[in-house]
Amino acid sequence: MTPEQKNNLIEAFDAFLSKKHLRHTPERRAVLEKVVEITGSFSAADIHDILQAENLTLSLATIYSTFALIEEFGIIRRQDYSRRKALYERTGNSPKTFRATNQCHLICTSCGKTRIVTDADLTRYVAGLIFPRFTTTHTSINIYGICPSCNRKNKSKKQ
Amino acid sequence: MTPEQKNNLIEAFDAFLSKKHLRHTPERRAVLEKVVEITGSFSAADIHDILQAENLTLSLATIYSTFALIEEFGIIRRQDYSRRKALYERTGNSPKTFRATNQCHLICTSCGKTRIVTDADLTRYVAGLIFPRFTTTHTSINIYGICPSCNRKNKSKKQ
DNA sequence: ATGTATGCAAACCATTTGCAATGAC
DNA sequence: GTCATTGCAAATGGTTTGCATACAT
Repeated sequence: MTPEQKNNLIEAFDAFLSKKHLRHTPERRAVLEKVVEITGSFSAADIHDILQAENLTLSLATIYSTFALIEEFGIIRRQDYSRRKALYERTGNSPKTFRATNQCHLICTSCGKTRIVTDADLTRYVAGLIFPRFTTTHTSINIYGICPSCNRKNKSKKQ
Repeated sequence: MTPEQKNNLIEAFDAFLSKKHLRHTPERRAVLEKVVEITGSFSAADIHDILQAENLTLSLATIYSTFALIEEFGIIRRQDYSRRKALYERTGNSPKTFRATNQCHLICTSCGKTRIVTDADLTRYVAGLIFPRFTTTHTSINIYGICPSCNRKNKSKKQ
């Protein structure tokens, strides 16, 4: 994301808060900034740790409520593909591209790590699927298996 | 599933237990039968309730451990597409078709209900995807939105 | 001054685990 | 008789909730 896109997002989020008569707090600003900077998927704990490393400790409750706000704003989406914890991911660089993204995930069943990949054909195909009387909001394609790192570990174990 | 397929499965599971020197208990048999009869996805609580309605009360711990066994046997798969509870679904009518199935799910974000649908082209395409050094075991395509029933409810609310 | 946002601690709840009793072999 | 399996109850752990305090407006 370019610095300009980042600034636009921060301004747009400010406007979003104002429009909804919600307060502009340092906590909300801090979470938004980290969410905008991060690459790939992230959990509440991830953002908590990142902020803590900068000596800014927010409660997890605040982080969750801010995530909900940012999701409503329209640039992240909560993904529940592991029962253990919820992961969030950015769905575009502006609220306007929210609906356009249909992420595809590689999920390692050994270590739990996920990687977001894109396959234009697949995304287009899935976005085009229509089911009678079912109103699609978004899709998530999940590919489970063993990641390169765990594959290596398993190989060295066997030797 | 035909009665014949059902019997074949029960026999095959018996053989699976014997081969692994595991015990043939009434609990395991009961869970397997219900899992084989059920249509669509199911939770541990679902099977618990079904058995209880027949005056056979198993502990949830036993149901979970039997699910794990049946998953290893190869005819169900645990799906974690809701953070609240795990759903299992049959992946074929015999252990041999286990790998062939790559389910596609319609998930209602309003009521949580899921429906399994299949799209041959999509299944084939996704099964053909290859990622370097990532060993794919299975895939899950999830389509989120509002189901017909919830759509109707929303509509009548607005009137 | 007002009332929303935060942080703490407790609650939540499906699933897992430890352990004593049961029962398949 | 052995030892795997069951069932109970307690533990788990990410997320949510209730409430007192802090602070944006």
